[in-house]
Amino acid sequence: MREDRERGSYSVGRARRELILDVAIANFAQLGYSQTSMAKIAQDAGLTGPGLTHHFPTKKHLLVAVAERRFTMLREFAEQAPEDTDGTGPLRQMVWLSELLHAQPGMIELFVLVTAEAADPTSAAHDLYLARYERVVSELAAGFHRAVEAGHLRPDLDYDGIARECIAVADGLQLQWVLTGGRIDLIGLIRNHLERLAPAILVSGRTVDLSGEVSSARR
Amino acid sequence: MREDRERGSYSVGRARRELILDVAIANFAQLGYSQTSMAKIAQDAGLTGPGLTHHFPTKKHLLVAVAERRFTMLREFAEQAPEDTDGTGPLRQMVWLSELLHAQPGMIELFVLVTAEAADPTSAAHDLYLARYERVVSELAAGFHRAVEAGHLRPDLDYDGIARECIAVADGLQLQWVLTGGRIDLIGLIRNHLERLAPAILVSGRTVDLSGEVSSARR
DNA sequence: CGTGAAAACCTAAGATTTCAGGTTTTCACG
DNA sequence: CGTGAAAACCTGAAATCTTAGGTTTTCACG
Repeated sequence: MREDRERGSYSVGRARRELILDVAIANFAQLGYSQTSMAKIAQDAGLTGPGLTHHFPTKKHLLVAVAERRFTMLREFAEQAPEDTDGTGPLRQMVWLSELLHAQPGMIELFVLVTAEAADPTSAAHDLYLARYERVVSELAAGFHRAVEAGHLRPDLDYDGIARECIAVADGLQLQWVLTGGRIDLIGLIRNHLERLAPAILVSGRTVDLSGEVSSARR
Repeated sequence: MREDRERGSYSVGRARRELILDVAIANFAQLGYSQTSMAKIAQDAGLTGPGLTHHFPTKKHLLVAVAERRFTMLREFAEQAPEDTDGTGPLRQMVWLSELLHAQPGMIELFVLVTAEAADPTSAAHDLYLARYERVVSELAAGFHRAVEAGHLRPDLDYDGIARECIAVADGLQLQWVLTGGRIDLIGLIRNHLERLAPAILVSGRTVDLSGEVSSARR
């Protein structure tokens, strides 16, 4: 007779999960993922090991949740990005985002780990991560298409593929950045890629300055 | 002098390690890395769990060793690549290698895992993997420099950075290829990147056909 | 306010990786 | 051939992640 009320969680639990994520982020940052034990996180969050697994069934789930939160932060930052005044914004926005990532070391290492986790198709993170990835690709591609309609970019190109290439460059260089301990010029290399990409996709006569303002061809 | 006997190991041990790697590769391919237990591998290789750890101290060490073997195979294949007749070979060779990777699914997933492992600076795999990475970068860059001296490529560019970009594209797209379950045209996208890259680095008047033979500008 | 179903959390225990010894096997050298 | 030092391998157990099940707490609803 009782209606199936669907209560997802209690406020106590929600608060606890937030606390757990805080604690986990701190521990991962200090000791690294594999060196941090579930028991330690649980203790710091004021509960037992299995108590922790009630909220995050496995250590990998916790890792993904931490990355989720980071990713959300990143998105919120991204929405404050400089406005796209002329349709060539996607390129400059990428530079802007890479600078943001660069300012938060440890974050990249985290993403490398979840990426490896998500690469397993049976993983719980796989679907979520894939969806997120495809969304970024399509949003970037949509930005390119707007630029096409604004007359800035050539209309005869595969912008979905180009978006994938841009993201691949960012990911791949971030990896090298982690491996080399930050010894490569991540932002500079991303910028170089985009500066080589630009003439190939811009309609003839237009240029884009990725380090500052956008300009049309002088006349 | 005695034969090719490594110091610090007996023939029994060497044979056993080879067997372990065979067994591990088979198991990883079938069940995935995390779903495969050390005990299972040990049993298949005819010894106990701790017996296995004598040869490979941790599961990650085993993972890295498996990747090592794969990597060596890849290199041997790469050395059979089509000859670089005119200095623009590095680009075509990249396409060739990507096709090879494409033909061996499961391999990419393996590399994603070791990459994540190597991203940890305290990992035993880190130094080894970094060295290998830098070597690939410098070899690719060396190929570009030869092409410069042959008069095919412009001399005023940062070919070390360009090499890193090429490798980043390959890595990043491979990642997307794994995530999407092979639903993207990996080889096509790599080819597109190189075809856009080519006009930016070739001396004016030259072209390169990445799907076939190289040609000079018509005159 | 009670009430009860779901969430939150715990104790106990299974499973797996890894370590700490000791024992057996290999094989270069006298 | 022995022989002994190092490698190969094992038994036992610690540390950790995870599951199974039961107990307490929350809180929408009558």
